[in-house]
Amino acid sequence: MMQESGTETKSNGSTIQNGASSGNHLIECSLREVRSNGETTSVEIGAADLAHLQQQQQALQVARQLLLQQQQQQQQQQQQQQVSGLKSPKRNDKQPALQVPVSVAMMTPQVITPQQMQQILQQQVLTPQQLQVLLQQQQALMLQQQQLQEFYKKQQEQLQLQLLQQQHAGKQPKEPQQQQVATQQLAFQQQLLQMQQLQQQHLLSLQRQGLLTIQPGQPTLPLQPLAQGMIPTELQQLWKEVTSSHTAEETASNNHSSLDLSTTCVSSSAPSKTSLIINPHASTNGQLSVHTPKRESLSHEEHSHSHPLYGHGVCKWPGCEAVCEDFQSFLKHLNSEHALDDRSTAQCRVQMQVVQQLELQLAKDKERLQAMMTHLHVKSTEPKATPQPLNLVSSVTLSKTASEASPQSLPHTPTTPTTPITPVTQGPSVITPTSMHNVGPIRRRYSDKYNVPISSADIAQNQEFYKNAEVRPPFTYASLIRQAILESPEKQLTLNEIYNWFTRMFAYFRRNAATWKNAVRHNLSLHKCFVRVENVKGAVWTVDEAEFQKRRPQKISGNPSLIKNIQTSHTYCSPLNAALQASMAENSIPLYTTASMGNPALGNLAIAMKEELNGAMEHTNSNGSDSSPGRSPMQAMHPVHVKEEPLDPDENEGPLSLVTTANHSPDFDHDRDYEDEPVNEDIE
DNA sequence: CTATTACTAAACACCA
DNA sequence: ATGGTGTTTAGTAATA
Repeated sequence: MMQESGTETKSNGSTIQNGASSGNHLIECSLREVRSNGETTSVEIGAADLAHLQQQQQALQVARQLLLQQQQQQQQQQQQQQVSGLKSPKRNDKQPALQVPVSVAMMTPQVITPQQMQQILQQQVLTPQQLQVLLQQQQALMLQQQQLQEFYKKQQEQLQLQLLQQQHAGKQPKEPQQQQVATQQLAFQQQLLQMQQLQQQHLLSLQRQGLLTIQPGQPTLPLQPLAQGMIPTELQQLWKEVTSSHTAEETASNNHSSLDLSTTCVSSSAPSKTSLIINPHASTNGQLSVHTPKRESLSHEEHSHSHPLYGHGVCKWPGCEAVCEDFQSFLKHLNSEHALDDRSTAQCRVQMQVVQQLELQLAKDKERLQAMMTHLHVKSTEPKATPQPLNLVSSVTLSKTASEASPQSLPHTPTTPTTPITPVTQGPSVITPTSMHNVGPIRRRYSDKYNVPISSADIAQNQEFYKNAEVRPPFTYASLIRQAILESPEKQLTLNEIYNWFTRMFAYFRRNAATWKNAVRHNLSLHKCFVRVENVKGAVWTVDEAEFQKRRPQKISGNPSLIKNIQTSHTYCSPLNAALQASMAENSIPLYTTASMGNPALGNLAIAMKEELNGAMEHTNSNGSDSSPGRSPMQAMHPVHVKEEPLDPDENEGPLSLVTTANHSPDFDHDRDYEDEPVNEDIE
């Protein structure tokens, strides 16, 4: 385990550096992944100890093999067609991904949506790398599917051509050929269906393995903070940036195979597909609607006038509004102006964020409604209110179903020192409202991931989530206590204030008070880093940062994956790369997502998170900066940021902002929506 | 296998 | 006497 992750770090190290220099290592990875047909997969997954991940990989391998077979068959069909003298789409094997035209707009690849990815992450089952791999696999699948669909579409056209020819040329004995094509198409349709099923199975298996806990009617709640800070003007600004930075970024990444597959969004080369990938169905239901490729492909032309990117004679590509006389010219325009390039993908990504934000907004409002209804006891009288428990706030409604699942849902019993009600935070250590029904009372007290940075990222992102959901925060008590103290204006708190912070920040600590309060006291006494200071009004607790840093390295040495990501993100500096990184994070690494969205509320916990990362950094970087007392390693890294981040101050929403601002930007804390806590000063 | 760390539980002391 | 606070010990689990 340790050794594995160690090698992983090293092997990734080179990748990081590549990425740092070229800014495209993800692309390269993706391509490599696609080309080598999975051979690199095992390398990519460092923590292959997760059994289900391996299963997942196997499933994907199988799926890809099947897809390859299908591709071969497809090529045979092409060859047959060529023999028959028809003009056929030209594709070659070597670069399947690069040849995908952009015009197929009506398809719904069954990719894991970013939301689902987020959920997976929040369950802390997968490391970002593993997710990356999954993503890449998904992309490979999707690309292949795309090609198949494309080919299928062309076949359709050819068939029509043939028919036309026959009609014009009279009844010529071409029927055998036509039949052949027809049967080919039939077979092809079946293949497509198979593929759809495969991907669905893939998703199902994900769900089965607990990697995905999305269930119908369950919006992906934990995403809430994701785009909270996103206001329309910001979005517009983003657009501007994305558009303007186009030329700059072109030079950066065009040379490299111009195929950026680092995100699910991007991988859908056709711009209009973005909306499909993040289609509300997929994200809110978790049950990806299976659109039969047949219908979509067949009806492509017919449905052309309802093209989501075309309306009123205007291209509705965000920020475009080019006038297109008819649909044909629109298609031309689409293919020429919005082809697969960095700009389009970036725009795609922004659009994705927009949609996400809207979805989140919707989810929030729903949640609000739910809370209101719950508050008004609508729940008891109107069972319809409960079927959509959007948040754990409504976990009351779970008590019935979850009674067998988790003692956590028991009423507040602080005085009864019964078995520590450790919630189901373990296996999938973040519980989504739904998963709570499923997961049994895993009594393992500490998950192996208990202190893993990934959780830290998670917590930062899902601060709101932890506030409402009774999910055990993946921090040590010491970290949390320190966090609470550092957040206070005077950097000192009484024990009671610490208690209050805990309960305010984490729903989890609103119950089992006896247990965790004891633990808090225990930690305060035990750790030298907590210093008791006699005060006028009693004793307060402070943090001896030096002592705290001393004991950090031990904590999270386990997970270098995030470190890699952090470092990677540090090295990106161009706006586009920042955007790419952000959106990549969006799909696979929640940490930066939140930051990139500039959610002002994550400041405080971000600090804790940062500290966790610090520990990791310090530990892994054996060169490790003699972390001077009171200074976190992250601070030592600051110059790097400053140097490499030539972005304007507003660029705080960039992927780096979390790290950058966590400790040093008072502004960051000002906007927090914490009710009773006075706005605290910056640290140190 | 050992050492370390974190967590839980609990006993105990002190004090207002 | 009681509850809050603080200290300490013991046992368990995970990890390096």
